[in-house]
Amino acid sequence: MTERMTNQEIVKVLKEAEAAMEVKGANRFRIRAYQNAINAIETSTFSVYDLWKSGRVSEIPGVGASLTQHINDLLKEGSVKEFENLRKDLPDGMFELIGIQGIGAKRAHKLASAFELDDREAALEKVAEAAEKGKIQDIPGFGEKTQAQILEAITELKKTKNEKPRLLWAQAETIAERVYKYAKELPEIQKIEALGSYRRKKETVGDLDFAVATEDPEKVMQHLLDFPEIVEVLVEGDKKASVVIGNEFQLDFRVVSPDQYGSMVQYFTGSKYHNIVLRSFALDKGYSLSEYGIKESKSKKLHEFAEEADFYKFLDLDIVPPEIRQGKNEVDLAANGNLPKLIQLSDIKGDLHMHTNFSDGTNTLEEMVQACRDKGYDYMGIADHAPSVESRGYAAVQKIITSTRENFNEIDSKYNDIKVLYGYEVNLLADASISLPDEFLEQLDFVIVGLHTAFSQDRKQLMKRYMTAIEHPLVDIIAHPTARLINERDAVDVNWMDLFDAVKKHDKILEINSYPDRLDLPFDLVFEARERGIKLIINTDAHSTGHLDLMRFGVSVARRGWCEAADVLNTQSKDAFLKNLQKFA
DNA sequence: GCCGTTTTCGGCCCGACTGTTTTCAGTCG
Repeated sequence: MTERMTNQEIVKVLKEAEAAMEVKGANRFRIRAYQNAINAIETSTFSVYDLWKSGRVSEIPGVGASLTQHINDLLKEGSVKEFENLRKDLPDGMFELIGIQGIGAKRAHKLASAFELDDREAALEKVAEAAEKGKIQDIPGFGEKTQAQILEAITELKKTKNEKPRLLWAQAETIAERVYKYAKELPEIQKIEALGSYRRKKETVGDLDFAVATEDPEKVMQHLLDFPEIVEVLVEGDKKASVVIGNEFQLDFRVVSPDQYGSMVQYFTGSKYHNIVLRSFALDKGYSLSEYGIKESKSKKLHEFAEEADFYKFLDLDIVPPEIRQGKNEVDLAANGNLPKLIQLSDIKGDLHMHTNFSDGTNTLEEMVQACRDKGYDYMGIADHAPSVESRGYAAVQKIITSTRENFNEIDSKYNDIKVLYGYEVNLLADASISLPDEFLEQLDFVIVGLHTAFSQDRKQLMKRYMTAIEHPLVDIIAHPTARLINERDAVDVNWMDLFDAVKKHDKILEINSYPDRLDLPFDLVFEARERGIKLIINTDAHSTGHLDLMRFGVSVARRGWCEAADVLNTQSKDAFLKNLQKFA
């Protein structure tokens, strides 16, 4: 058996096979099938390798018998014969060029053939050199402008290493707000909304897509292009424009008449895969969908929609919440009136992970309790980082716990509208032990454990650590389970299916952490955990009273994981909720 | 190559923009 391959590595192999097929003029639907599978793998936080090991590769949407076989060969033998044959007579260097802005498989092939780019390593450099010498414009199909663009794209690529910034959802929100504010200056802009992955509440947003309703597109487009933060205009037409703002972040605008705004909102919200499913569904009914409306296939009559809801209604569909427009089975469910009733922020009745100034929080216990009462919560739990026996000594820690216990009892009895629980967030140490002895854990109302160190251990040791927590009779909640920090630290390397099996068996609770750069569990793991009936809780991990507002981000993640209120413990009333904790069970 | 409440065969979303062309291919979303 070959070494474990990452999804990224598998995707690379599939992408190059797909590019080879494009160059060779393979059936375009076959190419599309590859693209679908590649996207499914790229957007999954599941390890394809893990799925393969448990014989579940074909469960990946878009992966059928043939691709299952290829992936099997790849993971078993390290290569796929069919792919090798496909690319045998193609210059290797072309694969290095794909992905440069404006270069797809065909242009990459033309370039690589023209300049005999057999060496991958040197390919990029050679093309840049050719562009500088003005040799690219001589290739048929290329011209002066394309040549200049390629040179610029390569220069840019070297600078940024192809890492286009994906902003945290919360960061994208601040940009959207600034655009809204600017748009308000022009009365001709009747409506404007940020759509795409932003409206679907994806945890990171690669660009912001705005639909704009107006009767005066020319004036509006000019106004939008005058947005002061713009540093570069990429595309500029009368219906559409793409621009780049100061932090290299891209904005797309689509301008449309108010009559057609609803269709544009639907189209631009996506996801691409939801729209493909929706359009297939409509085709069966004799309709063709586009951003301009719903066209009757026979008569070509176009129905227009000012409101998105009417667009779905016309197709006899319940309106699908943006968060689950994922191209799964949401369209079928919408047709049958079976869409999940997704959890809402107003369903939340408590929060069990917050810090005070006892550890690294900024507010006092009393202040946190007041803030939770202001939110109307029925229960709350403080989970400060546990005091260390190593540094303080055993007796001192016992003293702290005794006096803290008294404080909690006092404040809990002071208010009869909220239950205040005393817990700690304890560390799951590198040696697979827990950072606080059992006799201390026993004195708490609840126990959260989390990984805070040694994230890059091998999966065997990581799993050993997690099993310590999962099998521990005093542990209630596993905090931020993947320990990822978005854009900073990858999720730890664990076989999530094995871990979920164990969590389910031992009836532990998994946290959905609402911190904008954690959002952990990630939504697709939430989806899987929920399907397995694993208990979930949405916590803020608040380090100040203001952080309690982060709850909405965690709720978004739960919604993207198709959670209803019943799937999340802290939507339950106080009495029902407490039964989920070891101490009150 | 994938997929299935009319189907295991026969379909497969739809359009904008650019650059290079004299009507369209390539790329992108």
